[in-house]
Amino acid sequence: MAISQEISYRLERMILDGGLAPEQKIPSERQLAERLRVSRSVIREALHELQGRGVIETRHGKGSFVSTMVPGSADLGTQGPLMHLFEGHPRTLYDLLEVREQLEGQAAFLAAQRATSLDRHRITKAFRALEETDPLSNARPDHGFHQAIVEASHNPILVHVLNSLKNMMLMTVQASVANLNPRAEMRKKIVLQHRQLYEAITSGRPASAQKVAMAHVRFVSKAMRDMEKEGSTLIRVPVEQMTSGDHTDTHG
Amino acid sequence: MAISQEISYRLERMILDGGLAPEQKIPSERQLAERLRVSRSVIREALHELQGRGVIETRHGKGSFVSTMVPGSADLGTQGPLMHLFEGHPRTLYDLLEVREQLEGQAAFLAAQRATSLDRHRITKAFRALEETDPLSNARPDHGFHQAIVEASHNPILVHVLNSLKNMMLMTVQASVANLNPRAEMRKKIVLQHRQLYEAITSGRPASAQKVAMAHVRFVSKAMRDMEKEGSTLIRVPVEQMTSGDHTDTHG
DNA sequence: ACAGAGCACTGGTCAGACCAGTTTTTAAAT
DNA sequence: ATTTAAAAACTGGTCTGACCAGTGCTCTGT
Repeated sequence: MAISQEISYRLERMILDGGLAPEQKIPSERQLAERLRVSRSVIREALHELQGRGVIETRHGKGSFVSTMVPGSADLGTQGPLMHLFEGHPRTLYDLLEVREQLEGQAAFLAAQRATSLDRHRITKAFRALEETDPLSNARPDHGFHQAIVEASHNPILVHVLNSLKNMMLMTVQASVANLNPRAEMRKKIVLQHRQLYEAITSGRPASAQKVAMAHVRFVSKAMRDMEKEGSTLIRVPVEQMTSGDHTDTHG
Repeated sequence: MAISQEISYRLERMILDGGLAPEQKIPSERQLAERLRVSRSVIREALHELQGRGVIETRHGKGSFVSTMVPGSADLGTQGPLMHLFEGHPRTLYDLLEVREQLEGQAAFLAAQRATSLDRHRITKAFRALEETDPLSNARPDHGFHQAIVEASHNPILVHVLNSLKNMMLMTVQASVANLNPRAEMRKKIVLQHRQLYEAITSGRPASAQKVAMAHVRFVSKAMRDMEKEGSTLIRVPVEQMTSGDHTDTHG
């Protein structure tokens, strides 16, 4: 294989495997050439390859930077010509939730139907973590719980699409429990919904699980609508948190 | 903009706009450099960019060739790190259809609920075209009908996701009516399903529309399963037909 | 007719120069 | 000392011309 390709793969791994974060600057071409003991040409060719894949962006006189859109997690959602939809259209968020409602429902349905004992164990673990965590801290446990359910559906396409949708959501606003939990009654309801969902799935009641999951998303969506009506500002999410969902092939 | 990028775009257009077909050889780097009056460096950089995008493949000592898999229409579904799921896993096709069943159902539901008179007109037009077309020709009318319905949902996210899924499907197999129609009884059922779907939507019965749409996808999926069981080979789709679904923002 | 050497392609890499934006540093002017 | 403008030191972009490394053709000697 050509050196330029080896280097492009090497750089891509370095970027994706956590070394470099989005918007971060990559060493200059001359530096890379010297460090990797190759001519500047092959560095430039490798970088152009990454550019073609959308991994980096290059600005004349400034340098090369990791794209905010990191493929691997992204591909379907967070990049590309669709993103323009969001600019100035908060309504899109609810379109997003509308689709999510359907798919989370399906995921719950399939999970209740297909979950193996290992899946059940994972879901249980995530659920326990969810109950024992201070809700005011962050949204991670909530995320883990839903993720475990989705993966238990054993449908990689579904996993992938939902990950994309979630990333798209995170891209616009921090719309998770972090915003909702502070309100006591609301938190109570959400906890109840989670418990119902958990029980429906672990006891193998697909229809019930689907119903609960859909109701949950609809509830969250409505809550966000209400908050927005009251004038509460939805907090923008920091970029680092977007690099989460990469478990597309966990079940592969 | 850099010359190398202009050239990469130029070459990509030449390739996609019909000039060059898959597996066809591209002029040598030295030839391109001479013809386009630039140095070989920029040609090489442009080619590496196309390589990164998956438009071409390069073989040492032989030359550069147009990839059989052409993106451009692709951007989100058909390319990228998800595609590895398909290699050797026809099962993924049914995962795909499983998700589609859900989303087509939702699209039909929302279309029945939200379709404007213009939407209804479009759907009607597409439906007429569908009925009057020789089913053995190609799958375009069928595609148009479903597309019109999806767009009538007035949910751009839904439109986008379904387009991606459809592209991913086309990427693996020609799984449309082209394969199914030749069988008389099957075609009859499909026509009936289409009519039911059409009537449910235009007469504003969301629940019914959803049910019919989901049954339709499930039917197609099952038909494909049966065909596969019988040993019928699913025909690979020619690349040109993949450049269809780009109507993401028709309603924008 | 055949085998093999040579040649004429192809892409891959290298070196060094220069151009063109960007940022930092430096030096001059206030 | 502060401000401002020139200059230097970065960044990526392009060019040139050379050489290496695979591939395939052609021509030659047997």
